[in-house]
Amino acid sequence: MDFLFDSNMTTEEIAQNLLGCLLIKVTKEGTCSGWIVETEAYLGELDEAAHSYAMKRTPRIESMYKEAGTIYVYSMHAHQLLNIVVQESTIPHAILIRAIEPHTGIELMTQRRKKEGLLLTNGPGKLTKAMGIDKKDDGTLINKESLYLSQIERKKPKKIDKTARIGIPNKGVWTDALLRYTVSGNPYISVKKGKLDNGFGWECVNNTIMRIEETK
DNA sequence: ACGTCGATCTCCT
DNA sequence: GGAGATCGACGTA
Repeated sequence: MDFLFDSNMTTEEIAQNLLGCLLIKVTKEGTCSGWIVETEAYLGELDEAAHSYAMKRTPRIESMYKEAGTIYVYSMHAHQLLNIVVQESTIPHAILIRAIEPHTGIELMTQRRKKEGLLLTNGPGKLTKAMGIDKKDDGTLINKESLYLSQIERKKPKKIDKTARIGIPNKGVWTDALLRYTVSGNPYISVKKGKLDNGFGWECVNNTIMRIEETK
């Protein structure tokens, strides 16, 4: 967790550092986990695409004005989206977790999603449904309740791609800003371009049998 | 009280 | 690749 509280790191650096961290959710149905493969940075006060743009403050976005490590979950189009607040409470920056590569609890995720393979977690609304993350997690602290981030079992991306964020039209320079970070070649990335990597884009693939299931 | 609008997903062609 | 689903939060009245 210290990486989130390192005040020397920018939000962009933290967003890249989260790639390869293991995200874990514990529920009474069981535990699910997966490696983060896609993140987006939202830079509060200056960023027109952020909910907290111009320090706007409403009950929905209160969590963005809490300490680093606070979970911010909000709903849109009947989906839940997971963010992690990463700076002190006066700086409303958050990182959207957009995709994970499943690790454990795959059977439970399959039940919840009623889908298989890449479709389990290759999108921000999909991964929250698969892992059982919802509004009850909003405002809670990471590693304190039922949602955890582990660096112990982490993987390291061979290469990180930087692209424009998804679904941000008409926001001037913020539409094109390279604030989306993906593990290059990982098949669970939500909007893919470029070719897939046989090792899922990780540096060391130890004993893990990789199989890319084509779906579309 | 009501109209608008998404940091999306699914199904269909 | 595109339309429709869908729903809560927010702004305006």
